[in-house]
Amino acid sequence: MQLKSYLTNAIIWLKLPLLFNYVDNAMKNQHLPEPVTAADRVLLEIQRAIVEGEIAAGSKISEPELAKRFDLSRAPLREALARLERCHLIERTPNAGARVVKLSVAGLVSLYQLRETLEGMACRLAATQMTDEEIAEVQQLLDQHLSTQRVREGESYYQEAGDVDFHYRVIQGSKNPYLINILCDELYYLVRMYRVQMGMNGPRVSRAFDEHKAIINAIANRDGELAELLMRRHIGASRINIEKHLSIKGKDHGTST
Amino acid sequence: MQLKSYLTNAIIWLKLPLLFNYVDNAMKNQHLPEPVTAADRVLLEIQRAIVEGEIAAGSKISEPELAKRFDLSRAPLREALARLERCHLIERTPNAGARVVKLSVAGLVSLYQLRETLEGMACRLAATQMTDEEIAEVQQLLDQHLSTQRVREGESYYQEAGDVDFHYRVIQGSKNPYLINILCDELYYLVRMYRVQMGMNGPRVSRAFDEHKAIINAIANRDGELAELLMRRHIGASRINIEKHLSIKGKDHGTST
DNA sequence: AATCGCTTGATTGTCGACAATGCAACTAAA
DNA sequence: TTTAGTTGCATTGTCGACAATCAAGCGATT
Repeated sequence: MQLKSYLTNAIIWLKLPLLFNYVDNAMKNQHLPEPVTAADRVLLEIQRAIVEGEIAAGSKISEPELAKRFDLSRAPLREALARLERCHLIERTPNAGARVVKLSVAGLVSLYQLRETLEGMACRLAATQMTDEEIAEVQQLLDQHLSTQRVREGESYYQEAGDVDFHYRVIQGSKNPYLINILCDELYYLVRMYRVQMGMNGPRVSRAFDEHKAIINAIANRDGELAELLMRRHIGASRINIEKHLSIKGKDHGTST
Repeated sequence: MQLKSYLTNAIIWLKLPLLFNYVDNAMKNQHLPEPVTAADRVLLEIQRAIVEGEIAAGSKISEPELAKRFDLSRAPLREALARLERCHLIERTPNAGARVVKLSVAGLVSLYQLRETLEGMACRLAATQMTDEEIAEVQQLLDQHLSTQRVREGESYYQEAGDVDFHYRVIQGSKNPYLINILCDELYYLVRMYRVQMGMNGPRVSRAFDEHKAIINAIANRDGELAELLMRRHIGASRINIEKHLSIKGKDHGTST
């Protein structure tokens, strides 16, 4: 059991350079001034471990075990667990402990329903709230992502980073702090968990770029309604894509329901 | 200072019977199986204190002081603070402590923008997801609320309780766990804080009942689009109502910005 | 043989004390 | 008088140990 864990570790570490690149990117751009306290650091570690599947979905979380593993007390660890619960990566029941969330078709549908609505709203607001500079920056970023993606075909992490970055910018552009908090802090880690564990990299890459460009163009034209519609469609397509993979993999090793 | 606190306490205690009624009602109907651990209990206490204004908006939270006041250690208190941050009642900065959130026009607008979108979505989903029994129950509840409200004119807590109850039922009717979590656990305490501290009880009471009835009727007719539209309008009207009070009170004792 | 109750083990919840960090007042120099 | 530096204090972050609660295994009883 411990041995198996080490094996999983080894596999994960091979992926780490790419991961770090992604995390660095995220940290640089996004509002993560965090790694100042020990709880913050271990939070990032465990978040990554859960999203990557290093800590299996549905498995029980043992506080003493994790404390030993990261070599710190249970106090900051519990702080980290509280935040993990906040972004729906674990579920706690009083006096019974915490479990990593299970992936399911129903959960995916619920999550993406919400994303459609919320990111649609973000687009609508962004169309009136973003400055011309911010919009130009996003357009420039899209081209940049496209070129790096062409250089490194098949590197799904780059696509992932680019996609997250685009959505992040638009959400920030809404200038609504509560909306930003929900999407960037509470929902996105779970979204990434579905995408990473379902191995998303497929043929949607180039299509996604086109859709991104159409959305930012609508925002640039200050057409909020169109931007909202396009974003909802974009996320809907993404959901169907993942749903296909999930229903297949679900039959393989019972991660569904 | 301590004396003033006692005075405030005395005033608050006078309101408590009504409060308990409200809380009981909420606990009975809503998913609050909580008060099992000490942290849960103190969480409810502090939540109430903040929403009621017993702990002033914008004031600093001292962990040792609160620990002494509620006669428990800092460990469960920090757990409670973590959850308070989750529902946006306090804001924490690392190594600097927590402050109670400030009420502002900008914050109100952002919050109600989000409510419009999310509760609109809830209505749309509820129109297809609620069972006939659930719908009938809500309709029955509305009449019940109306009669108790007529008996006790001016008792704002009853109106508050009835309003919260109605919205709660519709949100639950969406059957989307993430949506339910955001609205009922993360946003509603802040919404109540705005309403309570702005002293909302005015002439909107009877109009609100009519609007509620129209919404549930649309849901009963399985007309999701109409239900969504009516709910958005309903919340928008409520926002304007509070906004008026807030801008007035804001000028009086500077709670704005 | 099956079920109920008890006991044991482990896990979570809570506590008090220590360490580290940040804030503020005070001093001294320009 | 103002500003920079320093010192002291208060608050937060972290730690290890204890208490309460839950789960499971064993034994006794019907």
